[in-house]
Amino acid sequence: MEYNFTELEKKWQEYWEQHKTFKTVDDLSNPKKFYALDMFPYPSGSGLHVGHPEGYTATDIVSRYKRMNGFNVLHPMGWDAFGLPAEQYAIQTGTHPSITTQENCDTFRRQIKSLGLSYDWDREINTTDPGYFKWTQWIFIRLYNTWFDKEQQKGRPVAELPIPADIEKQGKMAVQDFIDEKRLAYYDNAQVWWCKKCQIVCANEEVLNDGSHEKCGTKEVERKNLKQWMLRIPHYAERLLAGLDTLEEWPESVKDMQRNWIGKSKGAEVDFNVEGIDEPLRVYTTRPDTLFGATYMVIAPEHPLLDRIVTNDKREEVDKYVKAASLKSDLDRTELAKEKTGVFTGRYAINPVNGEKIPIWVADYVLIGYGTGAIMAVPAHDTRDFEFAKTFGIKITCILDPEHADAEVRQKVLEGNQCWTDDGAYINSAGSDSLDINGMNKEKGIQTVIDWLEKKGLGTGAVNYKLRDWLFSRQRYWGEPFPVIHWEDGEVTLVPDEDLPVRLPEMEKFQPGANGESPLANAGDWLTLTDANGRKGRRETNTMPQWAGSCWYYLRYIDPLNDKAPFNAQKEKYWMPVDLYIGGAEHAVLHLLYSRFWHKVLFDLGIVSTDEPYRKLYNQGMILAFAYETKAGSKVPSDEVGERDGKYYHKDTGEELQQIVAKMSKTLKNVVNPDDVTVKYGADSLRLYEMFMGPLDATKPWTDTGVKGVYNFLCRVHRFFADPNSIKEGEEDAEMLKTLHQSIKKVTSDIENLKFNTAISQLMILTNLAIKKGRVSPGTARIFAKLLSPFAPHLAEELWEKYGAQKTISYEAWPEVNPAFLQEDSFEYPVSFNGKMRFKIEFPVDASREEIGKAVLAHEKAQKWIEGKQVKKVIVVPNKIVNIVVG
RNA sequence: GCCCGGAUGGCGGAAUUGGUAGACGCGCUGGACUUAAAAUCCAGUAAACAGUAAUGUUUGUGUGGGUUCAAGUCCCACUCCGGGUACCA
Repeated sequence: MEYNFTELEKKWQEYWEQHKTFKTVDDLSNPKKFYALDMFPYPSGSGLHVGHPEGYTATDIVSRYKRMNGFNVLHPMGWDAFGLPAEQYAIQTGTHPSITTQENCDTFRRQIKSLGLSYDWDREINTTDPGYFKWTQWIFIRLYNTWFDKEQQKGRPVAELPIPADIEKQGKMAVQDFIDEKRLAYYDNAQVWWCKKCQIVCANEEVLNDGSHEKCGTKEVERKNLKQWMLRIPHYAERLLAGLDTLEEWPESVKDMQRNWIGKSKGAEVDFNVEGIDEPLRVYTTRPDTLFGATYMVIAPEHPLLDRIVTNDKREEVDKYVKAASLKSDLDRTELAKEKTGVFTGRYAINPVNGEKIPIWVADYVLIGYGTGAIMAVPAHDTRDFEFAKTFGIKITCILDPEHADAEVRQKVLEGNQCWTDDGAYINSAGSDSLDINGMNKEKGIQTVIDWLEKKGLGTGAVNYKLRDWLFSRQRYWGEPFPVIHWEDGEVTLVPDEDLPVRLPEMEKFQPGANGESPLANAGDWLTLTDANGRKGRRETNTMPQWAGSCWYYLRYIDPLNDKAPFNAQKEKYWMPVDLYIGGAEHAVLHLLYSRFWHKVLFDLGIVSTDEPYRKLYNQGMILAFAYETKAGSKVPSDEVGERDGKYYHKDTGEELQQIVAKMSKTLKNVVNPDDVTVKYGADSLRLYEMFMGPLDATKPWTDTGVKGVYNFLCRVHRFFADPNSIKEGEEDAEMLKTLHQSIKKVTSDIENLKFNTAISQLMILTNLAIKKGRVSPGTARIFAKLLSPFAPHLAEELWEKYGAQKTISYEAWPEVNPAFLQEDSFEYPVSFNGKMRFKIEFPVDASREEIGKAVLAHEKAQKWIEGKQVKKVIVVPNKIVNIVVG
């Protein structure tokens, strides 16, 4: 009797499909619910990768386990199907993106179904479906119509926005402008990244550090000014930060990354008077305590006051510098970070704490987009300022004595020859005007100076965030259209809810429009419209970025076919929050931050019932593959590599190669296709192997022999547990009962903790013992089948059927541990001398410490270690260890 | 530079949270079955030394220190690898 996985898996997949085994019923009366969510994939043309099934199998195991524990489980799958590749393909071939998308989704669905994942396919969603993006547009309208009330720290409808009397007085336009400035979504000129190759605007975060576009890899990325939709996510910075503290079941690393991304800093804004100009220059600093060490100021080249600050004799030089800076991207600026550049403006400011005259420079190491776009420079205590001052020979005044640093360093710092950013005691920090922080430490100094500034009206405590407004539009065809109309008189209106969705026009050519316009700019009929009064309007031609659809998809699964609302409120209240969310760490910041932001807005508007969408988050690790390289470090494609005696060599040259671990890639020819694995070993083996490789969150290399190992295990399981000759009535012995119940205990807790690798090893131990015993009782076999079922569901169903069941194992009660079988009456104590284990002696579990100590010392084996020495101490830890200290 | 995470046999990885290091799997070695091979089954497998052998001794969780009766686990310093971020004042 062979383990014919092909037939067996087909049989059960058909059974599940026919019986709708995993259809989720909205039984809102069951208090036990579990929402297990996978990060839905972008259905690319290359099909499923072995990385996909890793997370999917993990949530599937938990889903199956929860069902068997009486939970009402929501476990859905869908497609994040808007995106560039389909559009690029359309530009090249003329094939409509919807056709490509459809085909890719079909491939993905087929592949995913072949893995035996227990999704409720009736809830499948697709972000490109008008029935779906109708509600994405609907949410956009909500964002547009919401403002953030700082006092209440809450988003509220713009209808509730109080309009100041002086604005009201200025008329309707002023009121409109005032409201527009408060909306969470707004339309404005924005300097954006423009990828020449993709002909697309990219968000800041899509441009990598090396200046390349993350999607296409070219470095042809430049700045461009375009009218763009932006979302005011920084308004929610504080809420997004505070929310992180409530997410106890998120990895700390992800929370840290989000905190860093939001980048909150506390400090002060300080006004510096400028000689000969009536307007003060305001700076933001996190170190107001170092004001006494400020020996110059720097303003960004784009600073609005620059023009007035520059003196005539310096104008030419400054203009030249500003122009050069404007041609540089932010990236060039940072790339040249090693060498700081800048020009003296010719004018001086007055340091408010000591009245000193300090020069104002313009330099591009100060960014217009952060803080006030101007800084006070304290070269003695800020590394960037130090470098700049050194380069241009500006005065460096040490005001913080590094008391506890070593003498040499301290001396250099005091002389202004080294920068010191840590704590110390202030020196030279007393002004004529009642401010004296000499001798204080950093923390106290900062507070004292802020208090003084506020009292004097020279500045205030201030908070800044790195988080910027979210550029929310793309010049693309294959994305959600904005429900927006621009009228010829300049008014912007949103399409009313009842007219949603705004569909994409049918088009034949998908080339971008001129000057960075979306292809939609060429969509004749669709583009223009006329209102009842004959006013002409033009639809928004930008589309939403790919993030949009994934910001709220978890909500749509709750009620995917609803055409009256994005979802039913009762159902939302029942299913939310998501109990387990598994996906790649690459989404640690952007997707998860964006979707938390949307969720919080929806929460503030009363549309969803929870403040945070995802209760437990887990990142699966990446699956890598072995690759080979020469001593010189050049990579060799896997098909050119031979193996001999555990060593690797180049088939052609014979050169010995080193095995390394690398990402799967076409060039290295080490890509593993899940379909091939399924054909060769079956879906259960693929699932099992991916879970057995190592901890779920670790990055680990794929090995074919590893798959074979778990395949062999399943063969053994099948050979033994599917054979009626090995399942016979009769008592189990104590060893079997103990292992069985240990297995129930371990598999249960391991699933709860997502430690699938050790759960599987326990199933192997149990199987090995059963085979050794030669027979098990039907009861034991049934428990085994249940324990196996979340991991290898096809085989488990098959066994279950063989054991006489009429229906699926999926809803059978999960086995319970009987602690009686785990209890031992004796424990074999490891006995160590001076911490080294020497031998073992068995004692009853309830033996007293004294008893054990005495017996051990009297034991013949102990004599060898005691002989000629003095017993100094006897440590007995009940049911753990005995340690005897001799000397 | 800064913030996280990691380092355990030939390999992937276990280790009840301070208590027998190396579970389970791969690989390898030997044996059984076979005309033979594959498959399967059984046994062995951290290293070094001693012994015909059972066995014994020593060393051993990236490096160096420390705490402790006892450290893979805790503390300090460092090395290397991976991820994030980077003129954010």
